[in-house]
Amino acid sequence: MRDYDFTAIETGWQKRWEESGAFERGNGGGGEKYYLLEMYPYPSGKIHMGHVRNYTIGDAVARLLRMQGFDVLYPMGYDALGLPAENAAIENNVNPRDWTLQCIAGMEKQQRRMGWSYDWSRKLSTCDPEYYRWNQWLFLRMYERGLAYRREAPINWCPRCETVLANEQVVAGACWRCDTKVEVRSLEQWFLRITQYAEELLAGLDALDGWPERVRVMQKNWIGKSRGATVNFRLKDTGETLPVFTTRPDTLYGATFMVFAPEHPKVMELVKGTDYEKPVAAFVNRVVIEDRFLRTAEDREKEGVYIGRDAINPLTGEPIPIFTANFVLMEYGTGMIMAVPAHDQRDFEFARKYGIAVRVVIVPPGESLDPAAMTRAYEGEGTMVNSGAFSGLHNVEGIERVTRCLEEKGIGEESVQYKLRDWLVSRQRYWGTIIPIIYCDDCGVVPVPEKDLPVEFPTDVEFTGRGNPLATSKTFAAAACPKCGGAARRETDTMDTFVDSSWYYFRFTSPRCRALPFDKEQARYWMPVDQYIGGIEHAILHLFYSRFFTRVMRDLGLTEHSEPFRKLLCQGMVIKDGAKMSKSLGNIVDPDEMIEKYGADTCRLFILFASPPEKDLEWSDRGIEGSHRFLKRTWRALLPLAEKWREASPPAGAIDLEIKRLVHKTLKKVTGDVGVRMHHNTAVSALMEFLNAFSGFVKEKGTGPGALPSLKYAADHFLMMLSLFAPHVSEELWREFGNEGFVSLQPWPRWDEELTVEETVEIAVQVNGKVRDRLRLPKGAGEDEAFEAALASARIRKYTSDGRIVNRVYVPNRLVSIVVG
RNA sequence: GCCGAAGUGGCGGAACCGGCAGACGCACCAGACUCAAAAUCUGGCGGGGCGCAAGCCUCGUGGGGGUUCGACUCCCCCCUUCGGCACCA
Repeated sequence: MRDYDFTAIETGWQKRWEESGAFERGNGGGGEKYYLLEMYPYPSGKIHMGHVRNYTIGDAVARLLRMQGFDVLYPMGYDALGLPAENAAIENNVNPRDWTLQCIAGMEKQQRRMGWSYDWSRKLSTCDPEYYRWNQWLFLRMYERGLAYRREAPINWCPRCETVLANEQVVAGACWRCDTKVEVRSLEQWFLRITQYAEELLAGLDALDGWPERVRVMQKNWIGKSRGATVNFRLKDTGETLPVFTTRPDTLYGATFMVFAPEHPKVMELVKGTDYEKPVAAFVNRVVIEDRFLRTAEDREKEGVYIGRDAINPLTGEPIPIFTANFVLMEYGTGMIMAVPAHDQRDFEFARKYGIAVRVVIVPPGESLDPAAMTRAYEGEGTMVNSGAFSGLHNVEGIERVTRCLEEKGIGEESVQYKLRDWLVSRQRYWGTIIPIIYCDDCGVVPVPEKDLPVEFPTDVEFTGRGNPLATSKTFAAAACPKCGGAARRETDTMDTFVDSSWYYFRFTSPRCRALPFDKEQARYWMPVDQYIGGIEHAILHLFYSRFFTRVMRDLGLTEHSEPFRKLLCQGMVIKDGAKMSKSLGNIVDPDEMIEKYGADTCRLFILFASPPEKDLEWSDRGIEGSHRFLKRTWRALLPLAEKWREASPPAGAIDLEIKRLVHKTLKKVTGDVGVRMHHNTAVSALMEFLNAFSGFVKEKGTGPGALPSLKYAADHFLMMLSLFAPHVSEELWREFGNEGFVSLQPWPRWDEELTVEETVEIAVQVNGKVRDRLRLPKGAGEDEAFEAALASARIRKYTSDGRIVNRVYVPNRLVSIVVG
């Protein structure tokens, strides 16, 4: 018997698949469409175990769907623009484009070595001008509609990357990519008006029942919707309106001071020329330059100063002092707040520190509160007191009533606030999509005409590691104004690369479309993505931007879909020795080495078997050997049978019932586990059980002519199922049995429900909740029959003889439960 | 602090709708084969107890309570771990 030479087998079948275009769309049969997608990789040059896991999970599903007759779209591409290419350019003095293309080539080769069944004919790279042309096109459409706009704003600046970051890309005060502490600067930048879609993005989450709950919650928190009211306070001396946002209008009678954010322009305006100007300016200047992450930490001590002016509480008519303090944020609400120390912990701490009155306006039902004795704010529900006509109301009703009263008096209105901010997309970088804008001294901001797209990368640039390389080009910046023809200059900022990934899944539906970003008909057919698979790290960033882009494209008339991803699976990390694989920990397992040592089939099998997809997977060198052993056992069990089968040219014979049951039971398990539950680990274990049972059968019945048809039947079905996980060895053995065509493209057999249940079933017999005996009864035995059998058992009689039976329960084919009193 | 997920043998995990806890695999132990080792094959493998043995009893799914004939599964309280958000008025 020849050895299991996995390297030869795998390269052979990869070649045959490729030459025949086996997995290009159209070979799946004319069934219902299914768009299966994994998050495309950044082409770093080498795949890692995280990729292996992500893509193997998807591939098993793609293979099943294809065999089941679905019209499957399963593409692969590269998120090819981005900082690492530029850093490589700086370090190795190469062009980012050359470096990236080389990385893509290397990565694709590895992906093919894994035997993933992508439709490679649809491959795309976002660094292709025919791709990023459409980033620019979409940007211009958004500009026309006011969805892309430019403004000066305090922005997050990463000093290491020397670029601006979006709020979503600042993680715990540091750059999401390089972990450098982020600074705040004020710059003219391009934004996308994602806030315009805040309400829709929030409402849409409810319908995404195919998404993990935690992702929906994260997005919900990120949008951060608060309902409340805008209340117009007035400046005591001038009557000027000072609007504040509050979620607790019911506490308005307890507002004993106001606080402005230090950045608020009103602060310096109001103190100008007064005794307070100097101390307030000193405070503001100190706080404003403070590290923003530190300043906004919850445990930061609250401090502030009185600015020498008072406001009028619109309901009590009383004057209250105005402060500026570090805990109020300029960018949320109106940048100023009403402070209710009795019922807000932050306000309470501040009031105690500065000796401001604490006025109780809500008390717990049936209790009272003494402001002097309070040690913290009472933030719970209760009865309104000291609140004029509202006293005695429950505060939840009070929210409603006070708001209505404000509206009637014209001093406030119901309103909603979001934490979500517009998406800052400008990056001072080279290897990103150039923002297609020209600045003319006479005409101002002028979009690049559509006929001049794409704006491509200049090549006469220097990569020094400092500042934007685009700005070093001698030829790039100079441009004729598209409007007046006069001398003008180009925008040198590029787009955040998350723009690229916000719509690439649409492009896959028609990757060579020339007229538009994608063909509308193709998108109508394929979208939405039925199953999306990727890491949880994109829970907000990529997945949120994609939902935004899909809606923008809908409003541009490009698609009728609003949600891009129907179902989402977030697979867990691959860890080793309890930690994420990383260079610094030295616990990286290289997929190439594993393929070398065990073959792609073994890697695939192990990574699916070791853990269910959504859990973290602990890499085990012993574990992968176990999976390898299973494939070797498969090989040794089936290859000699295949030879016998070919030599014997056996007669068609009846299939053994026991074998049939085994096949159908396993079919049901594998089909459900991979296709519905996506718990590949239990599907693999079902195949292991199958092989164990199969070997037992061979041992018992032998391999004579009478047994061969049954064994062939079992082997064929086994190989079809195994091909989802270990496709190469399955193809090889399939051919050894003399079968035609690819096992990977066989129609998936249906199971017969009748055959998945044994003829006789084991029924547990419980007495007072404890299992005391097991009976073998015919399938579907009736209640009376079961009890008769149970009570006939000596073991059961032992318990029933000295008591009377007070209750009995029967679960057909499962158990009998007897309660003895 | 708020929100979310999870906690089962030495380990990864299984038990899908409230019905036999520990499938499958790893590790380990014993045996077969071998001069020997590796590989391979066979058997055993949650804890405690009784029995020469077949077997039997008992405890056991983070802890405590509850519902139920019956709970890893449902409800209440608590603990631990991981993830997200975090002065958002």
